Amino acid sequence: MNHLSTPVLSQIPDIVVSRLPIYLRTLRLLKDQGVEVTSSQELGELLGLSSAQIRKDLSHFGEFGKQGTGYNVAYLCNQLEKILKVDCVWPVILVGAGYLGHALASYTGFEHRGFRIVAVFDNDPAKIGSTIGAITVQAVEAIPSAVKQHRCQIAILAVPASAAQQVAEQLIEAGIKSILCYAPITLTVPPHIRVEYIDPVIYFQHMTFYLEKGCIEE
Amino acid sequence: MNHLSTPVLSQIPDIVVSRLPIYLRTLRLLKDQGVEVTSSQELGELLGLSSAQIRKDLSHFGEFGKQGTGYNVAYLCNQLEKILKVDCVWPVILVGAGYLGHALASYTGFEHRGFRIVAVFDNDPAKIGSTIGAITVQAVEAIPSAVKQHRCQIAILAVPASAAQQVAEQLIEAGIKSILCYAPITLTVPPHIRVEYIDPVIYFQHMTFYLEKGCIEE
DNA sequence: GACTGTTTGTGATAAAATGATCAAGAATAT
DNA sequence: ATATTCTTGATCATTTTATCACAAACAGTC
Repeated sequence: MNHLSTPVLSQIPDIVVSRLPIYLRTLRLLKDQGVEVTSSQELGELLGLSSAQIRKDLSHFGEFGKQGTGYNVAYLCNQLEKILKVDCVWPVILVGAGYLGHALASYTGFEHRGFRIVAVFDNDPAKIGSTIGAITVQAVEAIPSAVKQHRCQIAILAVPASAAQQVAEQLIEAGIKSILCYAPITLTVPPHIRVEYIDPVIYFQHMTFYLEKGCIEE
Repeated sequence: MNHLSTPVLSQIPDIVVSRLPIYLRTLRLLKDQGVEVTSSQELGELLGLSSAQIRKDLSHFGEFGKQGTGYNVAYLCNQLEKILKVDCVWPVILVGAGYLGHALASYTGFEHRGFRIVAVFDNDPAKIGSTIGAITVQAVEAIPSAVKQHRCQIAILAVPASAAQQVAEQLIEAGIKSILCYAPITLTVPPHIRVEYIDPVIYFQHMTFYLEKGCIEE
């Protein structure tokens, strides 16, 4: 029995990884403002986190700071981009050309943060062939070839909840590895597929727990 | 020194509260499918969580199940809706009438889960006066009166990052208590204001950490 | 009614995350 | 030069969170 047969993919706690994009986003903002050096304390104040947490998170990946001075903003940005593998542009496909799909396909903020929507799909004949910006909406049957052509690993799922599970299975079958799901359901997927969810109602319901009840009716 | 001077708002861990909306969403789905009874194990399998975690989470709020049988789906839905205070409809205002704002204002899935967008605002004169469904876009100056009129505590922020902080301050000034922020920045707000963030790029960058690097270009 | 199958709710335990502390390095002031 | 002030990265302590394991409760069956 070879205890190294499965390479240890990452001992980094997922919760640490989940904070890195937040750090990067704020560092890019500082960089754009012309800030050259920052500290864990300044970052912590901007993000509502403790300085110790930020230092500890970063220490999983190396030593990026200098005692007495802090962190060079541009350098730390670069390092985080490498760690997160966003020092390049990832192709993303989008399924669902409704209002939400349009909003996502038209959003110009993806590219400079490492992502580009390269194809859009829908199953509505009325939408197939129409264009969103420079992209032509294709039939969902064209997903597998597009995934292969662009070597795409990431998909956005912006279809109604009733169709989401089925489309997710098509995506996985086509070779997609990670799905960002806007449908308000929990997908059932194989363990090697990563799914992240965006459902605004989940956030609303989290908020209302802490609010004084104040409703319109019923 | 009166140890009860500040009423203990909630000893419930926030991480427990954050899972309740997920439970509710899945229970509603089961209910719609005609399922009358479920178990912590079934729920756990649907959600990718352990049955013990679900039982323990629920136990913070009462005893909702029956040994040997499990949980009555309709009853547990009802209880969770009460706990989360979504056994009614909350008014929500939306700032930002771009593509995203349109998608949100047109989305029909809010109402039956406890939320209704009652007003939309933008600062673009070209958009003010236009309508989205039954709602007329108003100038941001009208926010305070709308918040008062609807007794609104929740706002969606769907404006560009460059405007988000300033608009957030206007919302708080107007009496908004919780903000769902779609702008890719971290807002600076007083401690009694709750902000939740939705930035798809954060999820993408979380995904790419675990993917094999595969990019279009530098 | 006794027996078998489940499934809950919970105290005990283990694991994980966070926070506090501090030596050492670096910049600045004296 | 020397002292002072910062700030990092590591270690240790504390708190929080998740898991385990099981008695008690219930439904169904013989």
